[in-house]
Amino acid sequence: MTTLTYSEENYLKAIFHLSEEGKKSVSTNDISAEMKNRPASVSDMLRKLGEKKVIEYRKYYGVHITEEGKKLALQTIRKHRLWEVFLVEKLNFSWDEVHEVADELEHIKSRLLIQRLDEYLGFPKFDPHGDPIPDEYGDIRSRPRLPLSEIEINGTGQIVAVKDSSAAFLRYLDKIGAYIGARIKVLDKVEFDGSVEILVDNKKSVFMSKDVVGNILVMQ
Amino acid sequence: MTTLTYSEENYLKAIFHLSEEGKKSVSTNDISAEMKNRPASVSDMLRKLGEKKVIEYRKYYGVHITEEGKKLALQTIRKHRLWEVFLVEKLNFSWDEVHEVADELEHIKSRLLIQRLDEYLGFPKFDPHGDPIPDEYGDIRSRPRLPLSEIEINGTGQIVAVKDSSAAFLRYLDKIGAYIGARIKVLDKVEFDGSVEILVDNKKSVFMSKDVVGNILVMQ
DNA sequence: ATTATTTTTTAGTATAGACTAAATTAGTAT
DNA sequence: ATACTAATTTAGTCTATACTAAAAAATAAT
Ligand SMILES: [Mn+2]
Ligand SMILES: [Mn+2]
Ligand SMILES: [Mn+2]
Ligand SMILES: [Mn+2]
Repeated sequence: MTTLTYSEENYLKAIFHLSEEGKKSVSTNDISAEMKNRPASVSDMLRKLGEKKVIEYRKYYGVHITEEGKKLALQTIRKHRLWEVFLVEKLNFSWDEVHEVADELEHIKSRLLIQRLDEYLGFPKFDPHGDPIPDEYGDIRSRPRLPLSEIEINGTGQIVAVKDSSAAFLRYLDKIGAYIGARIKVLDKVEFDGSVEILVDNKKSVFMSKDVVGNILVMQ
Repeated sequence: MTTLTYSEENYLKAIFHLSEEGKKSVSTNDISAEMKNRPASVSDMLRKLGEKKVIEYRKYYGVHITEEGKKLALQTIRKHRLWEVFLVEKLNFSWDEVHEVADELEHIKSRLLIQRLDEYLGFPKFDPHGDPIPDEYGDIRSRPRLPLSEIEINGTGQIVAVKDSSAAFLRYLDKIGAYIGARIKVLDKVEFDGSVEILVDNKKSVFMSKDVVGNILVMQ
């Protein structure tokens, strides 16, 4: 059984997330940017994660996460998201306050704790940001979703998740009433800068920048 | 504002607990035994804690915890005990399963988290082992209590806490029905080995060793 | 008052995880 | 094919926290 330190768990989680973003191999610089550590520190950690067989590491050619690594990363992600649900549902945190705390709680090592927490929360399938919660075997059932930016004029949909979980972005969404589950309709799109006019929840028309509509995920 | 690492918090908590056990100054060896680290490691840590002014450290003469140190230790203890209550009350842990997990959870750094947890649990005053929970200013109101070993023959009382929180001891207490709140009566005492016969909860007569009755705390 | 024992500290080493600066490799442009 | 640039790794340093072995101080025993 592979055991990882807090730091190794954080790196592996970052590598997993970067892997999900399409590209086959993840670069040292990508990880460096994500983790806010210098590339030299990343290289060192990659060597260690390679030795532990949670990634495949070929010097100078980036890394691939292994099946074992994926499983471990999903465990950490599961814990992170369950704790986020707990904080919001039980402790009345708002969705922009949970991230840092969950980033610490996700490392607590107790199988029983997570089983019981899951049960206590009613086996939630999604976290407060709409992200799917893997089961204890690492199985994850994500619903189909696409960026709001890709909806055509007059197209409609429902917000199911956010890509960016920063407090600033989430508070902005609160302000315009764009919560998870809200219905949206695209009223107009500006070719020039990618900005969009959206009808939120059938009551409010809001102009959103390209950046914003790229970070809102909807299902149709 | 003094910030401590996980390790420093653990040492300080140990020093605080050892200080409470009567003696004015705590020795390096005491701490070493409590923390299961070698004395040399303890010496090193004492120097650091001394520099941070959370203890008074005179080489070769043991340590005293300072007011600042006491406050910080009580914060950690508060978190530890609140998490224990959470685990037992909300996640259905039994009182012998909570200690290790709480020992990790106690280090999570979020003021809001602890305030909300406290509120969510209904501002509990005692943890599952009967130990008092300090408030957010470090004030702690302990109820008067004494070891069961000090009750005279025919004396009665009520179990309010346990000194030893090891799983083995707590499971033994479960077996004999000696939960927190149980009424007890001392039926007989054996001079020779300090063992005692106790009527538990008005229904069960149990023989307990000196060791056991020394670790059960009662109020009369 | 010496000597012996126990306790504690110091010195030196190890590992984890970060850093900077320098060297090396891969990829791109001429 | 060669030279330039960007990405990456290596080398060396630092801090935190542990360890063992040796030295030093305090305490106990004679
Ligand atoms: Mn984390
Ligand atoms: Mn989330
Ligand atoms: Mn702890
Ligand atoms: Mn307790």
